[in-house]
Amino acid sequence: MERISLDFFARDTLTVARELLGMCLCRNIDGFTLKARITETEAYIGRMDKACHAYGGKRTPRTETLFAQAGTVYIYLIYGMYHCLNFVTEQLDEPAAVLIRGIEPLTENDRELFARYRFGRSYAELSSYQKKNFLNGPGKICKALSLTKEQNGILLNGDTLFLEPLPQIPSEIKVGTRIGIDYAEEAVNFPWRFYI
DNA sequence: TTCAGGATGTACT
DNA sequence: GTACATCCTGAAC
Repeated sequence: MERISLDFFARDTLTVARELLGMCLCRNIDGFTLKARITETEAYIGRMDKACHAYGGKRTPRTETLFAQAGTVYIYLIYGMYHCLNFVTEQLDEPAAVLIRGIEPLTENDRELFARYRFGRSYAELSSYQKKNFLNGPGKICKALSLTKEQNGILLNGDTLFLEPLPQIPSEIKVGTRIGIDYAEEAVNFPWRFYI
């Protein structure tokens, strides 16, 4: 299967956020390749977005990754215990990224592996609540993919984490406002959340 | 099914 | 010291 190249990310962030929907996210670890379809994304664009960590071009040790080349992985710790996975977009030195908020396993085998990494148990042993809310949040995704800030700064053209196209294009893309950014004033209402 | 509250560590003021 | 691109639990309905 062909891989998505870094060029894909060196474009308008909203376009990338939309086109990521339905793509296959692949993670190599422990001799396995975990695969999942991307179902929910959010765009963060530093130039005009108060919800973005690098709003107004703010450079700090943490936000430095957002200024890196397109296709760089940006992972940060949130609320002291969860990690969030982002893909850097736009040109070098233009701070912007797409947050991955939702995925779903491609196969039953993937589903089983995700359950192991996230809960340390088999999928069949999960509660109905856990099954219903399996991978619908950024913190859950990083746990299930065994990603931490150790992977911050890696590129999506390597073997650790990469993307593959899927044969079918999503039939309907829904749009909404982003989650968990109530502090961001006017940016609260930007329709920069995409899901299928 | 919804809701409030707490866990937890780091970046930044 | 404060805030945070979250998630889980337990109680009330």
